[in-house]
Amino acid sequence: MAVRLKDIARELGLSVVTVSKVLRDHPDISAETKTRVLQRMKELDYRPNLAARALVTGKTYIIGLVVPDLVQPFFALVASGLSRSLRKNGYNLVISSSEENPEFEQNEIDQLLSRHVDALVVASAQRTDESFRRIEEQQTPFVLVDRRFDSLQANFVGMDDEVLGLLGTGHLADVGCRRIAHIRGPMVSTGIGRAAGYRRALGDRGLHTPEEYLVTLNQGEEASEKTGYEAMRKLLSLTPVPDGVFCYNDSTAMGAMQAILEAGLRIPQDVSLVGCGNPHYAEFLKVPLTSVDQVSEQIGERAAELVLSVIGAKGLAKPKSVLLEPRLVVRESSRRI
Amino acid sequence: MAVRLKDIARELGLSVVTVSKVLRDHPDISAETKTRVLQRMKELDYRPNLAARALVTGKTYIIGLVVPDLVQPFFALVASGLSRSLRKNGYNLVISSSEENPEFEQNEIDQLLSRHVDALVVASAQRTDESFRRIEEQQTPFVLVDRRFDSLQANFVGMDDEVLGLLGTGHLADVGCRRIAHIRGPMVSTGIGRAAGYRRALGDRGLHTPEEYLVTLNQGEEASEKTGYEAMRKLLSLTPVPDGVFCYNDSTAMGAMQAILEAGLRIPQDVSLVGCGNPHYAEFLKVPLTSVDQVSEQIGERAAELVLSVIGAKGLAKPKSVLLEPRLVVRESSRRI
DNA sequence: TTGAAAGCGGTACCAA
DNA sequence: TTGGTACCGCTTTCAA
Repeated sequence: MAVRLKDIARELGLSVVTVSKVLRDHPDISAETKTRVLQRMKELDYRPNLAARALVTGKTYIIGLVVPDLVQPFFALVASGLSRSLRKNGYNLVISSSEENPEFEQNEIDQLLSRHVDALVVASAQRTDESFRRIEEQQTPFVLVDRRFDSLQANFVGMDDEVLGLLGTGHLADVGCRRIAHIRGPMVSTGIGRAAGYRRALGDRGLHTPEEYLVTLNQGEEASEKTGYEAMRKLLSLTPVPDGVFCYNDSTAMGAMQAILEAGLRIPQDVSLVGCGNPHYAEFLKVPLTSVDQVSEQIGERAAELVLSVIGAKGLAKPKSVLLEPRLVVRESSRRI
Repeated sequence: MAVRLKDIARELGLSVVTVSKVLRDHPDISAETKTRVLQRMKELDYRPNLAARALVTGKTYIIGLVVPDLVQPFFALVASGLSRSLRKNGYNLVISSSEENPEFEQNEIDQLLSRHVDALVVASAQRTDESFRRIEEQQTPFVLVDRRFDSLQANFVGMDDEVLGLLGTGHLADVGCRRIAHIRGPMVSTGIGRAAGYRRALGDRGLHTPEEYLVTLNQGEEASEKTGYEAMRKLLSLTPVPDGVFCYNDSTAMGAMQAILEAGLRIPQDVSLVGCGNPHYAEFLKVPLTSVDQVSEQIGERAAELVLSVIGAKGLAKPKSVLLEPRLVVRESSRRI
């Protein structure tokens, strides 16, 4: 079947050790032996068995990534950025999806730990930090992305979600909205932080809105086009109707957009809309969507950097938090003037 | 560090072999020993070292996936479907992106072979089947998805792209378009097949169109919003202007849509538009986009089935081709009546 | 500069 | 039902 070091060694009348040294470019090998071995390796299309190597070195050169949903552009971009950066350093990425289900996530993490991945990168759907405490015990380094836990000092790459909520909501206020609503996300740090930012932006400006302007997802629901649509329908049934809506993400914003237009209202004149994420198709939507850019790909790249530095540092370094700057991209959905 | 079989064995005064047997639910173990071992494993949060197991069994329980671009909804869905189905069977997925670059793809494949993945799933950006002939020599089973090679008998899951082109173009003709253009894709089977379908649909109906109605991407360009936009600009400069455009994928269609609207023309009255892929956001676009659905997630699921059956069959079975049925989803961009 | 021996954490095989 | 031994493919250590 596959060619092994042993095969090459036998053919060339060398020992396995010598061939192994050539493979790893070990210094004390004669130039001649080296070229002979390398040539034969090339001829035979030799590939070292990484599982065997991992067993002895303890390094698998695999990084595990767990995201809630690979189909969302945000997570796809994070995965891409991460994958590209890690590949340059010889690492491969095992990607798993938790489907926003804490139990699935736990299974995936267990599976990855079983693979002895060199590190984990997780955008967690968990409500508590419990599983990460377990990972800590296993000594496997990990980096949280996008979502974090207040109660857990850990490596993190993402944004300050309160700033993000502040930015989106503040923008709506700045363009003249006075009755600003928020379709909030799940009870993870992003959902909580953005809602807090929303509240603070209103508070800072002395804008008082009824409690019903903050629409919460039903238990177990995802922040999707469908739930955004439904949430917006609720908002449209209120009196007075909000004149601006800050949405947890772009999917909910798209659903909201649909509901607003169906109701015969105009965007942005009657209701202005802001999403979060800023997908590449934002400007091709029915009403080009203003969105808070989350520099998704960069999150992946920075996570890769952090992962590599953590793996490199033998001892356990102090957890590092990398906060990237959100950037508002204004489009028609909030261009009131 | 990590708990090993040996540790548990020593603690319980058993041999490693016995503990290993419990782990794999081997029949001839006394109930008592079994519970004792299982309990201790749970307590210690024991996880078998899959690299070690792989070394002796020759099975890594890893499947490699290589796609041109994980951010495209089509490939993200394929990856999701594949991942979900494989996970149920205890497999993990290593996902790599080739960025539509044949050379990168080759590197990724080499890397994955080095990991001794149990099988490969590839949506290839290659122009020739050469690398797959090399994989065949390595005895690693593989399944092509989306794109294939005429010259290579191989496992494949995807669609008959000529039918797909026929469907999209035929639909435009059916709604009354007479001057139908095509923005074609790259020189891989999907691009070639869809263009062939386009030609055949026109031929079948005796519709003759100038050669310039078939717009080709420049060398090395990707089928993106940008190139779709540029291609459409070219088409708009022709006399007469086409009254229907069948696009290679949804990204090019979105770019084309932008160009048409900017030119002050109406969709679908002046120019009708059909894309391929049918992303979830199709109905939220400026003009809801008619698109040929590629049942992306199903492609992933079927690929998983095929992979599992190929791995299961010890001998090398005859390559199997699974062709899924494209389905036209009509929306406003082609609703002429 | 080269290689013999030991071992990484499991599993397979066969004997006790 | 249990366990001793060999071994998977590679690296590490140390001696020749």
